Amino acid sequence: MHGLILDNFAMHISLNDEEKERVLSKLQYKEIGKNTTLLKAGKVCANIYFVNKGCLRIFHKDAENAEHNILFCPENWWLADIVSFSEQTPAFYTIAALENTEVFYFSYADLEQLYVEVPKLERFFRILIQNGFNLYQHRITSNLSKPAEERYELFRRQYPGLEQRISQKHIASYLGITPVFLSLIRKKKYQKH
Amino acid sequence: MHGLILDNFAMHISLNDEEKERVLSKLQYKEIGKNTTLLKAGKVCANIYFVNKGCLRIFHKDAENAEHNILFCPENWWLADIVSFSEQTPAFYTIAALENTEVFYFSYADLEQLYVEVPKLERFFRILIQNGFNLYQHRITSNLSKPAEERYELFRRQYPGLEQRISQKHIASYLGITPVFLSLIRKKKYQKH
DNA sequence: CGTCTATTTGAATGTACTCAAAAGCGGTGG
DNA sequence: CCACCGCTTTTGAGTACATTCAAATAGACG
Repeated sequence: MHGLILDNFAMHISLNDEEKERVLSKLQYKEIGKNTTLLKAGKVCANIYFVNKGCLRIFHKDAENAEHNILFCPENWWLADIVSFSEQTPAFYTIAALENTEVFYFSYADLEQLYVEVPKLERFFRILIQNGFNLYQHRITSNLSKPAEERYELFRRQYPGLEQRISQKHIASYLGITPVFLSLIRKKKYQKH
Repeated sequence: MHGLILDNFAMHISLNDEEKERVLSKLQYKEIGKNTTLLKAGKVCANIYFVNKGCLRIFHKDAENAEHNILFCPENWWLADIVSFSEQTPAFYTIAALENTEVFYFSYADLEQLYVEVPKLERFFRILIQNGFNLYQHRITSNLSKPAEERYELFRRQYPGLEQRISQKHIASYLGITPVFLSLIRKKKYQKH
């Protein structure tokens, strides 16, 4: 049941049985149907989620009502509108499901209490944010320096197998190009082989 | 002498006199001449810096030797190659001075010791990274959704006064456009008024 | 099977780039 | 103090990358 998430904690910190117990006691579970919204921009992000199965996306809806995917979160990803969650203020981003998805999550209050009971978690989540910071920094770097075609390749390498699971329009939005143009890139690519 | 940096700490945590004493005892000072490199990609980022005066930039040099500025750091900014610093591994980014610059800094070992002596600092730097994460997230969002002209406006609002201090080629690099194109944008802008 | 949405294709357009030349500006040395 | 050098910015012409709009095709789902 909790295999994936315990392995995930183990990547950065080691918890003894008692600590595992405490952590799991606060853990909640939820299923989100495909295309359902988990967090809507403007609401406070009440929980921090771990994806056990399926795939979520974080996106921004701009003034023209266009959606821009800033992150895909398949199995093993943690996600929240970080600022909204940690400051309990209205969210800027929306979170929705691309597939039927299972998540585990902590509420804000429970996580605060866990930080006291299991201080190692502070370290865990600090590393998590640091990794996210790093991911975004590299993403900005490649957005600045690389054409769409290479960014598409990068996406394929960073999310192995995900391309088969989600629609091209979402990938295009993530890359910052139109679905039409992504279609052209792919056509060009496959004609070469 | 230490006014700016103490105020900066005070934005997120409150330190008593003894804690201030401990923190300041580890603080080092350095001046970096204009166009001098402070950290070179490939070297380990030994310190985390606070800009007291002047302006630094973090950039990436790509395969074609082109430079891409990912962040400007004028007065009051903290900076490091975060991953390189916190894991003591070779840096991906380079840090250099755009003006004659004064920095305060902590070495890795000193900061680790300070975390033990003044645990509040863990919180301070966690918030700092979180703010950085947030900044980058919004930057990606606007890169995806906004044309160069609007990104330029955003830059001007986010770094008030900085435009007058650094060259257009660096701003262009930050925005992900060529200096030539930035020149056109500005021309168009000022013709309207 | 029919409806709705996603993808492909094509044509016309716009955004941003390269290359090249000229003008501006800043620092250095005579 | 000014003349010169190197670097940055501007300007213009031609080009490439990416978009919009529209229509046709393909896929997904009840």
